[in-house]
Amino acid sequence: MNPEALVDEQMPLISQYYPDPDGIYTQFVPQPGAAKTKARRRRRKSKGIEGVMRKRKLSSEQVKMLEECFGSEQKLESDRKERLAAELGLDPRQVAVWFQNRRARWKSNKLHEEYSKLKSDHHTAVLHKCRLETELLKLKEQLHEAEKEIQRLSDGFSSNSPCSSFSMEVGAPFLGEFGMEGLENVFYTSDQNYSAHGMEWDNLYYM
Amino acid sequence: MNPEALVDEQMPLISQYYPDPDGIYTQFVPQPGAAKTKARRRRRKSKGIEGVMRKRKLSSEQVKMLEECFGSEQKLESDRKERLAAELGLDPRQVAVWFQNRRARWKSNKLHEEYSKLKSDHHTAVLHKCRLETELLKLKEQLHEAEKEIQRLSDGFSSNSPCSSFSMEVGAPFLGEFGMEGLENVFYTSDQNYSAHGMEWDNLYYM
DNA sequence: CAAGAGCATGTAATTATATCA
DNA sequence: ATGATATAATTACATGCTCTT
Repeated sequence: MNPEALVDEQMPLISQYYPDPDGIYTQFVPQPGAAKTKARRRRRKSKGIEGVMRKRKLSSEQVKMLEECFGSEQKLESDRKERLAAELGLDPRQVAVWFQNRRARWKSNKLHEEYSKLKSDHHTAVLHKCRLETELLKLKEQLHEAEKEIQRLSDGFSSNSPCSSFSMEVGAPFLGEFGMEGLENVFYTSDQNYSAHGMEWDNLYYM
Repeated sequence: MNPEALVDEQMPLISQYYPDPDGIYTQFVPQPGAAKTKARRRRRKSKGIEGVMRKRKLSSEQVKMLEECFGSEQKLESDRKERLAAELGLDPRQVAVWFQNRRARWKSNKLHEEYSKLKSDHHTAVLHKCRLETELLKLKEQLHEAEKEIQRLSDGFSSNSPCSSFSMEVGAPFLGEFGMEGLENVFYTSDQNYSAHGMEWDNLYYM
């Protein structure tokens, strides 16, 4: 099934390394968000498990460019890839990888976004449902009162007034079908996604 | 702010590479899901952009072990880390990294899960809301009929019957407050998170 | 306060498959 | 069948925060 040896030359003979157009390694990224950074000791050698120190982090220039491109088109044709790579002094492969990762990130962000949206929609819906339940109860009570009133009024006099047509028309069936059914679920559903999930991830995103 | 040079030794002098306890490279992973895999050509040299070859997959044995540990406890104390690392023939650092990545993955999965759950809850709630709206309409109609009936009945006779106490008690205010308000939102909310995501993602990132 | 350990998060890069021209 | 690109999952690294000693 797999005749090919996967490794036919073993370890790196470091060939090339890139110019550092932007002080990638020495470049600090003072995030505007953190005010109390104390910028303490930095790791000094950070050689990885393989004993190699690798280049990481694209420069902010590069990222900006890439983001722009990504904004206009998530996909990446060879053309653009080559062009971009040349323009940014990157390996085309890196550009491809960047786009792939960016798409993944995009999906993840979208999920978070959609989740919050859905959550708030749900909350709204549940609140609304509660109000409806309440209103429904009131209405039922009103109706009951009205029926009693009708009963009272018609009892006092002739007994075969159009009253009968009323209670046949819109009476019991509906009430029977739904009854109080709603109320049992109101709080159940409203609690469900609100205070429940005891874990963390619920408030970790805000974009 | 950053007196320290981050790089004090530059490129890889490949030092160590790992024993291959499990035929990592030759090991095929016949995923139970994919039936029509054709397993074509394999990468042969895979040296990275920097000319370094790295990142071997952990063997399935190792992963299995790690998963077990993770299952019993997501966090990882030095003890366990060292022990595990020794047991699996891995660098303790790798074990730590694995756990970090695993926790991240766990959160991501959790989010997916919660999202589906919430979505179906929302769907249910919206359906319920629809039914309530419908029932409400019916009830209002009934009530209206009843009131007409009462009107009719009381018109024919004395004009100051207890009827007044009824309409004061549970009459207009509630109906006025809610009215038809509900129906406008029912379908709106249900559509919202379904087909939308247009093309805004370019500005939702980069915080 | 400072040095360290562990963790969360973001990001780069690799591996494994799938799909398509 | 080949090669390029895509997605998903992984492995690893960088950085900042928090808590402990």
